[in-house]
Amino acid sequence: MESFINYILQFGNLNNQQIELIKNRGSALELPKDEFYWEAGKTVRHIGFLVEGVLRVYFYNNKGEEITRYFIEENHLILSGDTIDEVYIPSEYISAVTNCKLIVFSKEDWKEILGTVIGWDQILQKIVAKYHNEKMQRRSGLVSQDATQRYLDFIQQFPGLVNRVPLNYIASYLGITQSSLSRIRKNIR
Amino acid sequence: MESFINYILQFGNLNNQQIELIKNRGSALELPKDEFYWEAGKTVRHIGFLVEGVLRVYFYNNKGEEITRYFIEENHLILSGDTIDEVYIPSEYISAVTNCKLIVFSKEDWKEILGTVIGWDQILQKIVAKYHNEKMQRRSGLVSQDATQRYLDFIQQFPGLVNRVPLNYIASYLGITQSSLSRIRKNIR
DNA sequence: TTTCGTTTTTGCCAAATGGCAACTGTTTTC
DNA sequence: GAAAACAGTTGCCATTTGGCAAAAACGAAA
Repeated sequence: MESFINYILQFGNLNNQQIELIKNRGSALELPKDEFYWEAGKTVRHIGFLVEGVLRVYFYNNKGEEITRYFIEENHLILSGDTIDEVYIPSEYISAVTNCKLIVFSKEDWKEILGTVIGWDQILQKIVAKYHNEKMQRRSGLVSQDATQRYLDFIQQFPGLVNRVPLNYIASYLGITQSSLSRIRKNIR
Repeated sequence: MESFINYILQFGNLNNQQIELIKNRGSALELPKDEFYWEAGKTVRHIGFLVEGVLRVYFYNNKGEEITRYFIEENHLILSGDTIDEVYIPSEYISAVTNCKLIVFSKEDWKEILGTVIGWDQILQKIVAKYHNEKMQRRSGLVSQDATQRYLDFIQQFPGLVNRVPLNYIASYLGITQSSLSRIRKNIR
């Protein structure tokens, strides 16, 4: 829980009372490897913060292939398309690449925090803006370079992931096949 | 100006008084073809809404090539990384693909609207969430498909752009060379 | 240690894309 | 209307990546 508070404090100030309120609302959740955090089409009823482990956001393209949109590392909020509305139905899947530990808030509690903690929505807005921009930048980089460079960028951007995430997931994130990625790694050595 | 109000009303309700306030703050801006709306590294002091024309958001990769991150069509807000802070310094360029007409708000006026119009920030948050998700989805699609399919998707997603945007811009958006795109178009015919 | 299942590497060849330069066609300018 | 500038197409060939299947490496469980 400390890690969540520290995360939030990077984006704005809170007093002790506010921190207590937030602490009281969050509850721990363990998500074993390969289990879903979200499934496309199924209503999401909570907001989560990843404390430990790696999550993977993915969807299926029109050929039925599983495409990894991005990874979520520890100490990051899991942002839904809409953090306000009670009902959010994602069009993508999120599942655990490794065993994960999360802190989750029900939508009701989250709304209460929103209504009680002044400035909370601005903190959120900052977080959303920051991560969306980061994701966009990374994605843009993926399109404008050859596969080797994309992989090099990946290990630089996510040094903590390379050894924890199976090759086929990384390959689908980079937009290449697993065998191509394997060959690329061979050449790099 | 009507188009901006209509755009906003899609995301939330406003009363006449609020609408008037907003109308009074916005001012028209004409941006001729090829001129910058933003330049990387230069402070941005206003928020803009594109009424007519096409804008292009791009950056330079490490080989010095110009990469188009996305296009902005008419009737869309131009979202900066942070719509609140006074000072925003973009890391990318935005320039006019065609002659453009915009409505712009100074950061000060924008902040005033934010402080006066209740629910304005929620409207904004919805807009931001919607477009960021759209952009992410499009970008993800670009990585997971071959070039022909990417181009077909592009003309489906942006039917209004194909004939107004030079080929090399589209090619760089799709992550291929201009000659490849030209060949792809030949095959499609 | 052995076995089983999963992940990663590799070989072979086909297909897609890049790089470069020349050519064609279109618009702009004088 | 000729010249110049720009945008788009094409040819040629090298390089990259994909597809498929088999082999190798690795890890977990018996």
